[in-house]
Amino acid sequence: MSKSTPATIEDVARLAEVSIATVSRAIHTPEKVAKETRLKVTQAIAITGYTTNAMARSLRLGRSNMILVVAPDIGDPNFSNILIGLENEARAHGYGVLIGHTQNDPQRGLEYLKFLNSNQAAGMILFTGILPFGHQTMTARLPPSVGVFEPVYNGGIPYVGVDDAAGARKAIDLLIAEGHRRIAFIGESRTRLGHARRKAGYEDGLRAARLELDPGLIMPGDGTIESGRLAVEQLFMRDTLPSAFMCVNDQTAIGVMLALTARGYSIPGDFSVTGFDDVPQATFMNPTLTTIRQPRTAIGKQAMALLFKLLQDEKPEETEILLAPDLVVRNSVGAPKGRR
Amino acid sequence: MSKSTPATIEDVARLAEVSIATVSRAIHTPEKVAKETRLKVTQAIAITGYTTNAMARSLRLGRSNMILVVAPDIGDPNFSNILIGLENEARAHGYGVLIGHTQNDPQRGLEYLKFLNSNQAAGMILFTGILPFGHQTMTARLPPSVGVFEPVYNGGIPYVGVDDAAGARKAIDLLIAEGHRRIAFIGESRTRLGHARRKAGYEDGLRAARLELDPGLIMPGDGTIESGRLAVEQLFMRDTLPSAFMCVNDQTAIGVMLALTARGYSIPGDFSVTGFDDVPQATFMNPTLTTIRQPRTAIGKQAMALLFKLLQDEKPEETEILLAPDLVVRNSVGAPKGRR
DNA sequence: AGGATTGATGTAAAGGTTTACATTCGGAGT
DNA sequence: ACTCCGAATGTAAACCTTTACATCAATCCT
Repeated sequence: MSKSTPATIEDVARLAEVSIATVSRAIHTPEKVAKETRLKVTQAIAITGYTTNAMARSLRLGRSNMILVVAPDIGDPNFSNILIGLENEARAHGYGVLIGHTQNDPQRGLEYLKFLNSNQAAGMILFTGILPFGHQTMTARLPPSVGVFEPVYNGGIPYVGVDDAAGARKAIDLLIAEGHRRIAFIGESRTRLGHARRKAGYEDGLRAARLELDPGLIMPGDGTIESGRLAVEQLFMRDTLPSAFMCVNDQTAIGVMLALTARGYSIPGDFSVTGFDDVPQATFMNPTLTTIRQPRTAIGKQAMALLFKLLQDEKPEETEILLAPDLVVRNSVGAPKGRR
Repeated sequence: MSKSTPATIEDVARLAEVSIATVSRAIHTPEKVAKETRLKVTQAIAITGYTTNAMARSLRLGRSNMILVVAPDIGDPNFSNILIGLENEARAHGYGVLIGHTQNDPQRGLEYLKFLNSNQAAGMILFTGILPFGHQTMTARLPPSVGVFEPVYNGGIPYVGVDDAAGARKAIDLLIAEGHRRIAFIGESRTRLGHARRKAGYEDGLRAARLELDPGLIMPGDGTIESGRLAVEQLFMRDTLPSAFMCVNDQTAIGVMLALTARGYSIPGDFSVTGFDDVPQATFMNPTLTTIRQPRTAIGKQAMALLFKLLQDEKPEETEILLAPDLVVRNSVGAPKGRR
């Protein structure tokens, strides 16, 4: 049991007095090898401490048993729970998960493209709305891939995520039910498809209630705390204010709440606020944030399950799996001021 | 430029009308190949879109150009910034970084051990205070490794992190300077070495000021928000209260602040609170949290630099690199109540 | 009893690289 | 003119697996 060099299949074969082919078979197709031989091999493996060299295995097989999860920002509060769902499902299939962090840097994306090209990963989960490989994206040979959390723009990659429009609809319906008539939408985005869908849900809700759709109440934003803050400042520079802020995500909502509190307003006394995602922080705000919960681990689980379907060459019936979002009522929503 | 199969070195060789050895040399030791040959090869590479198969390369070389970063919880707010430091430095050396997420599950740790054993990573960064390989930890053949953020218990692994004792000392000194005499320490831990050092800094500070060290003011905790909350509840059940809460980390401090606010107390009017780490959330609390800043990207950078020293067989002079922490004064600390 | 079938095992190739060693060739030194 | 040297390139082995094919012995069928 020398520690200097890992035991190879040959060491095991020698010790068990069989050929390397038999060892390999004993591991992968045990029913094809005689019971006593199998036993000898098992013992030899235990003694040598052999573990198969995944590198050689993958080289031979032309595919590995790792799945690459590519994320632009692993600090995203949504990421870790989705990842857990991904990992658990991958594990159930005997696969491992590795995380690639791109920081939105195409150079970095390219490194992972290389990683994929040399078969170091059998498949890919994309945590980003855009293929992160810069201009090489067009010509890239990609392994089976599934987008998650954010629909992927380029290249018909199937997607698993929450039903953004339905979730947004739940938020807007709540605000309308509370009596709000002027409701701002904070965080409009042209580039993020998921956020666009949330805005569509907002508009649908207004239309369904026959409320005016005031473009002056729609503020752009990139989903950061800072963008939420900024939107509030800009709205206050205008003459007409909303009574409620429906935010494209929780981060934005946090920014909005901070800005409102900083100006001395009370929530939900003066203004109501809703978020989207239900990040852990939503519980720790003051007041706690009413928001839409993403079924994060479920998303991860289903995305990985879909990826394995793709790996087995099954063309998936649907290209998009949308999971139902839940409304989480906390303390940031109340009746509008005049209506008290 | 068929997309079906990645180009191999042989494709390049054929196109450039040289042998595969020459291609390999043109890539790795260009000075050993004639200028015109080099040109032909470069062009052939461009035409075929060849990228070297890292799998085969690593198999041959017995080492890869990937570094594995093992973390029990990638949701830790400290993680992402340290990771950025790690990644940038790795990149400067031509290495890539992969993240392994163990969820504190030894089974999962074992998967990464396999990964390491088959040379899929040249080195390892540990984001955890303990080797995550369960009982196999003892016999594990490990590649060069460096601990980060939390000193590693088992097996003399070098460590790069903040100077916990010095940081804690800055916090306690601030509280004492403000006039506090009864200062609780929230989050005592026997198992987490870094946290133990923070407590040591707390004790040193008290001693230096010739203040009584009341064991009743030291509360255990595991560094979670919940543990901070709990500690406050327990302290309130006793008769004597502190005027300030020095918390082992920001998460704990957040829990403490939530519990105090829930009971209707004002911070820092009724009680002062300090944290440790300076996580992003510290800015968004109400009041904003006075804390000790970890130089996170610097830690990552230095840890990776140290790892590369190890990879080059240089025995590192020191086994522990401690970086200086900074006190970040915000609004959660004031004079004690009686002293107003 | 003889041929066919089955089950267990072994042999060897293949996967894409790197590199020690061998080969070739031109030119310098005598 | 011959030897020797160095530069440039080629040949082939090695890294560790998996697996198609070959081999062999034992069992079955008629």
